[in-house]
Amino acid sequence: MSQMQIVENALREMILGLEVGPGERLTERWIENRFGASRTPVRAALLRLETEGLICRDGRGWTVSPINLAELEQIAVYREAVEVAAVRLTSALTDRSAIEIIEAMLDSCDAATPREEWHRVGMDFHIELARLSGNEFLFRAVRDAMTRLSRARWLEVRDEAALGRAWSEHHAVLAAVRAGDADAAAARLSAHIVGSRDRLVTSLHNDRRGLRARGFAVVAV
Amino acid sequence: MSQMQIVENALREMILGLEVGPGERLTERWIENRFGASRTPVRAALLRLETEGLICRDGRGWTVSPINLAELEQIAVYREAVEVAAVRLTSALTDRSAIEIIEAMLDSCDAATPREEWHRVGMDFHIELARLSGNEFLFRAVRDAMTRLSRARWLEVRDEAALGRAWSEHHAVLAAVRAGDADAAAARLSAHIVGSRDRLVTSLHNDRRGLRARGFAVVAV
DNA sequence: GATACCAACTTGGTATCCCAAAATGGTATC
DNA sequence: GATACCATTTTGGGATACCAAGTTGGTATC
Repeated sequence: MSQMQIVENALREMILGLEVGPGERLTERWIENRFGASRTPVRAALLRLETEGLICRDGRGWTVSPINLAELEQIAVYREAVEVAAVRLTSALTDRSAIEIIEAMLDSCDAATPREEWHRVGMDFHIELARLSGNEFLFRAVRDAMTRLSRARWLEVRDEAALGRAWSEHHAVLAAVRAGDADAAAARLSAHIVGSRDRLVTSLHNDRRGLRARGFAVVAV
Repeated sequence: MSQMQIVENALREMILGLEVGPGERLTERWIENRFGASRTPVRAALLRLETEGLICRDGRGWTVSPINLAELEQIAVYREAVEVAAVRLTSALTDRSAIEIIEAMLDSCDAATPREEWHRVGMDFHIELARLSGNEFLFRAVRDAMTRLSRARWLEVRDEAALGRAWSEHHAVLAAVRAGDADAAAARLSAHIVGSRDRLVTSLHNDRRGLRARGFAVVAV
C-alpha cells in the first residue's frame, strides 16, 4: 500500500477515534514525523481528508473539523433524501438474500459487544443498505454522510436506551424492505433518521460543556 | 491565486470543454509543461479533480473520465433525490425574491445567445435552485452531479426542440416554487429530470459513433 | 519473419530543498 | 506593567532530484 494511503487511513482513524480533537490544529510537519512519511504523501492525504470534511483549511494551515450542530442538522436532511431514495430502490429488488446478511450483522451485537462495535455496526447498517440499492452515487452519499456524522455519534452510543430504540427501528426498516413495501420502508427509515437526529442534537447539547472541557471545538448554530 | 488553483481550474475547463477528450491519458509531466507549474501543484489539482469524478486513475496513471452511460443514469436517480429534497425546502421559503433572479437568468437566453451560454444557464438553474434551499449538502450534491453531467449535456444542447422543452419545464418548476406548492414543484422537477435523462441517453446513443470517431471514450452499460 | 530478450526511456511515488509569509517570543521603550 | 517593535522560528507552497516499476523499441537468435 502506498504511503499516501497509509497516512490517509491512519489519520482518518485518529480523527474519527477522537485521538485528535475537533478544532485541533494539524501541521504537515507533525504528521510527517508522526507517521514517518515525507510531505508529499502527507499533503495528498490531507487533500483527501479535506474533501471528506474531516479536516478543513484554517487560513494557511489545517484544522480537524469542529463538530458543528447546524451542519449535523443539515446532514440529517441530506441523508434522509439519499437514504430514502436508496431504500426504495432496495425494496424493489427481487433478490433479497443480502437483507439477511444485514440482519445478521445487526443481531451480532449483544450485551457483551463493545461500544465501539455497536457504533460501527450502526453506521454500516445504513451504508450497506444503501449499497444494496446498486446506485453508486446514493451509496457514496450515504457513506460520506455517515463518516461526517461518525464523531458525533460516539456520544449517542453511550445512551443504552437510545441504542435499543435505534436497533428496533433498524429491524423495522429491514422488515419492510424484505416485504418489498417501499413506502413503509421509506416512512420507517425517514422516521428513524429524524429521531436519530433529535437524539443526537439533544445529547450533544447536554454534553457541550463536557466536550469543550476535553478541548473539543463544538460550533453552535 | 495559488498555482494549484490555477492548474485545477484550467484543467477542469479543458476537461469540461472537451478540449481533452474523455478517455484520454494525462501525464503529470504534460500538465506540468502545459501550465508552467511544477508537479507539486499539478498533483494536488489531479487529486481534487479525481474526487470530482472528472479524472480517474488508470493503473498507475491518470485518465480523463470516459462518458459512462450507466453512470449517467445513476446520476439521474441521485440528482432526482437531492434536487427534489432541495426544491421542497426552497418551496417552503417565505422570502421568494431570489426566485425572480433565477427566472431572469432563464429569460436572459434568447435566439442570439450562444450555445455555450444556454448550457451554462441550464446547469446554473438547477444549482442555484438547490442553493436557495439553504442546505449546503444538498447544494453541493446538485452542483457535483451537474458537473459530472456537464460534458454529456453538451450533446443535448445541440437539439433546439429539447432546449425549448427544458426551458418551459424550468419555468413550470419555478411557478410552483413561487406559489409555495412543494408537491407540484417536486413532481414537475422530478418529471423534468427523468425527461432530461431520457433525452440525454437517446442523443448519446445516437451520437456514439460520432463521439468515438472524435476519439471520445464512451462506455456502454 | 517471428520471437525472446535487453537497454533506454517514461512515469508516478517519494524525499528533500528553498522560499515567502505568518506566527512567535523576547526586548526595549514608555 | 503594558505595548510596540524586531529577530527568529515555523509553516505551507512550490521546485527539483531520485527511484522503482512499467513501457517501448530495437536487436539478436532461431
